Order: sequence, then structure tokens, then C-alpha cells
Amino acid sequence: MSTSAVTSGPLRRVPVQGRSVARVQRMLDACAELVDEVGYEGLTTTLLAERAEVAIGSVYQFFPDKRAIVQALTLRNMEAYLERLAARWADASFDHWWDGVDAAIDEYIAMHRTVPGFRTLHFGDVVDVHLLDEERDNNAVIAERLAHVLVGQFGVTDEPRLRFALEIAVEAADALIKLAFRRDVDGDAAVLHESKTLIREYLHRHVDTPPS
Amino acid sequence: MSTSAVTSGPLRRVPVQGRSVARVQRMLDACAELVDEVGYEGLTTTLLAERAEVAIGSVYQFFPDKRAIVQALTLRNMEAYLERLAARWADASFDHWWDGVDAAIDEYIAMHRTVPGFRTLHFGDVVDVHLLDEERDNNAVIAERLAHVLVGQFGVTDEPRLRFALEIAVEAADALIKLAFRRDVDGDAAVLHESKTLIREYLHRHVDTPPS
DNA sequence: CCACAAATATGAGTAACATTCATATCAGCG
DNA sequence: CGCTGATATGAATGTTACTCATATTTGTGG
Repeated sequence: MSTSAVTSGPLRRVPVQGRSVARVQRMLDACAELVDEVGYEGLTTTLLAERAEVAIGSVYQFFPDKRAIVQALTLRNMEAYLERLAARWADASFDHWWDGVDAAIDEYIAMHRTVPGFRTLHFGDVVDVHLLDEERDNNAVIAERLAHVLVGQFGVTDEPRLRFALEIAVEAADALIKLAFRRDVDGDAAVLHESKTLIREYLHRHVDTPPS
Repeated sequence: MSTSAVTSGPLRRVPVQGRSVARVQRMLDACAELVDEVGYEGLTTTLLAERAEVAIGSVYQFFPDKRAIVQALTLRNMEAYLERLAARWADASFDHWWDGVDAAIDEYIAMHRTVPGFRTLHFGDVVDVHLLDEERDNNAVIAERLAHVLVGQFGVTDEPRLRFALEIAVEAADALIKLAFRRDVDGDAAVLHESKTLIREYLHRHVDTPPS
């Protein structure tokens, strides 16, 4: 989604008092609800202000434009994902590297089902794929974290090859999971299963674990 | 593979005289240029009218709204793709079923490079994924055509399993090729190569050819 | 408890944009 | 040539994103 950088930074002004912090959260919550209800195209600023029970001017106190609101929401979702994933990885220590990848996929699926706005915005393909990092796509950042964990926890040989394979895998998995949720509100089970199979078999050919 | 059937879709009124047919084409051409230049979000109706050297009213003679213009362009691109693909399949008779799939991928890549607007709109993920068929995604339609050819020309066993695998494969390939063109204007060669490998290896496990 | 400044909240007002419609022009046909 | 439907036009209208002058609240030092 090549959106020529016309406007949209992150926040116009950072909320410092408690009330305004809560207010910005309410705006993001309203944004999430509405985006699921009417889609990104159907979202209007007045609708958002009404749902958040906020004057339209308050929105523009903190956000430079409409796009930035959706970006901020996407960013919040991505950070929540990374946190949850880190928690999962910290909790259970996996027997095989695949279990780590499997957890990443499962968490992504879970958030599609439970987090408002997630099924519509995913990881930013609607608004901007460069939220976490200037240089790389959001998916590339996810891939990098995965690579880091695979190397650290499972002693996978770290080579450029591994990171490349993971970027490919993440991109494919992302697309297939989106397909599953386009087909079925809860995620088409057959598609989800097949996605995992495809990714697992692909990675098996590119991830080398040293003999333990 | 005739193109006449679909024309009634997004059009408010079908152009009957020669001049208006050419005019609608000019609008679509202008739309393609602009979408590549300023992105879908940056596209405005006045910009489009100026570029097409047409009064704004003329646009609305045929298109109900802005979205319909982009839809019509995407549809034109998809039909061009299907026609080119049919031509390829008709010309060379392939030794192996993979050559057919390979041709489909290559043509998709070629159009990304040569057809204005294609690298931005792809097969409609920006506007609508249900242009060719009410029920199914655009990619599902492509998958069906592929299945039809594989069964007809190569005697691949037709089973629901095959079509399902192709839908998965098309979706994944689509996402990976988009990634390649996000990374590099001409399509990142390494990503494109890896995409083909992934798809080929995946399909090898799901496409059965009877002994000839 | 009282200034006083900084932060925040407000919504009528402005600008940009999508879309309409009354009217003018053109193509084809008898 | 005159008539009819198709096409072209752009000022006018409605909708939406966004601004700004002003009011209110919060925190802080005296």
C-alpha cells in the first residue's frame, strides 16, 4: 500500500494529564469499534467524535489527521501483539522451534477474534506498513523478533538466510490468515490449518538446528 | 474468456457511441496514472477529470462514484490478465503442469512492471475483492481458472482438494509478489524467486498427475 | 486559598472534496 | 433538415476533514 507520505506523523501533541490520556484511549477504542462496523472507508471524523463522546476539536488536539488516528490504533494493536507474544515465549519453554512459530501464529489468530478493529486493520495494510520502523515493513519487524527468539532459545543457526525465510513466511502467513477471516468471521478452520501446514513445511526446509 | 459479460457492473450508464467509449477509456487511463503517482488516497475527482481532459460531469455520466472508477480499472486489469494468460496457455503446450502455474505467476509479475496502476491496485485489495464474482474473491476466481486448465490440459485429478490447494497457493503467491514490488520497483528478484519455490513445493504435495 | 500559566476542551467556521443537475451540444436516422 | 436520444459541461450543492478563537480545567508556587 504505497501511500506517498503526504501528512501524518504520530501525535500532534502528547497528552500529559490523566484525563487527556484516557480521552485519547477512548478515541482509539471508538475508532476500533467503528472500523469493524463501517469499515475504514465508512469511518468519518464526526462519527468517531460522537462514539468517543468527545468534541471534534478534541480529536485534532492530539491527532494531525484522520489517518493518524487509525495508524495510532494499529500501532497499539501491534504493540499489544508483541507483548502478548513475549509473554507466551517467556512462560512456556518450547521443545521445538516450531512451537515458537506456532505460538506466534496462534496469538495472531486469537487477536483477530478478540481485539476490536484487529480483523479490519490487521498489521496496517490499510493505512501504513511502516509503523514500527522507518525502513522495514511491519511484517519484517515481526520476522526479526522471531529470528531473534529462534536463535536465542533454540540455537538455530543465524544466517541471513534464516531471516529472509522468516520474512517470506510471515508475509505468506499473514495473507492466508486474512483470507481465513474474510471467509469466516471466526476464521475458516480449514484455511487456518492449511496455512500452518504450509508455513511449517516451508520453514522446515530453511531452519537448521544444530545436533543437540 | 470474453470480456463482454461483466461491463454492466460498476457503470451507471454504458457508453454506446464511439466517442464516449474512448472517453471512458481515457478516464481509466488517467486513473491508472494518478493512482501510481499519488496513491489511492491521494486521488481526487478533479485531478482525474483534469488528467483525462474531461469535465467532472462527464465522469459522473458513467460512474456512480469515485470508488467505481477504481473498481472498473481493476476489472479491466484483471480481464487483461486473464486474456493474456489464456493466450500463453493456448500458444505453448507445456510439458509439465508446473509450467502452466509458472506462466500464471510470470504474467502477473510482468503486468506489475508494465501496466499502469497495476502495482498499486493489484487485484483489488484496495477497493473490492469481489469484482469478478459475487460469491468468491478475485483470487478464488483465478484459482478456479487454474484448476480448470490443470485438469483439462494435464489430466490432473480434479478433486475439491486441488481447488482448495490452488486457492491457498494463489493467495500466498499474491501476497509475496506484492512484497517483492514493495521492496523494489522492478520486483525484488530474491523474493520473486523464493515465492516461486514456495508455491511449487507446496503444490507438488497436492497436485496428483495420473501416470501417462 | 488565591492567582496564574499551561494544558485541555469546545463547536461554529472554513476549505477541500465528491456529487448533482439544468442546460447546451452532438450523433445518428428518417 | 428536423427530430430524438446520447453525451458533454461546470456552476451549484452537500458532505466531510480540519482550523481556530475562546472557554474551561488542572497543577503549582506564593
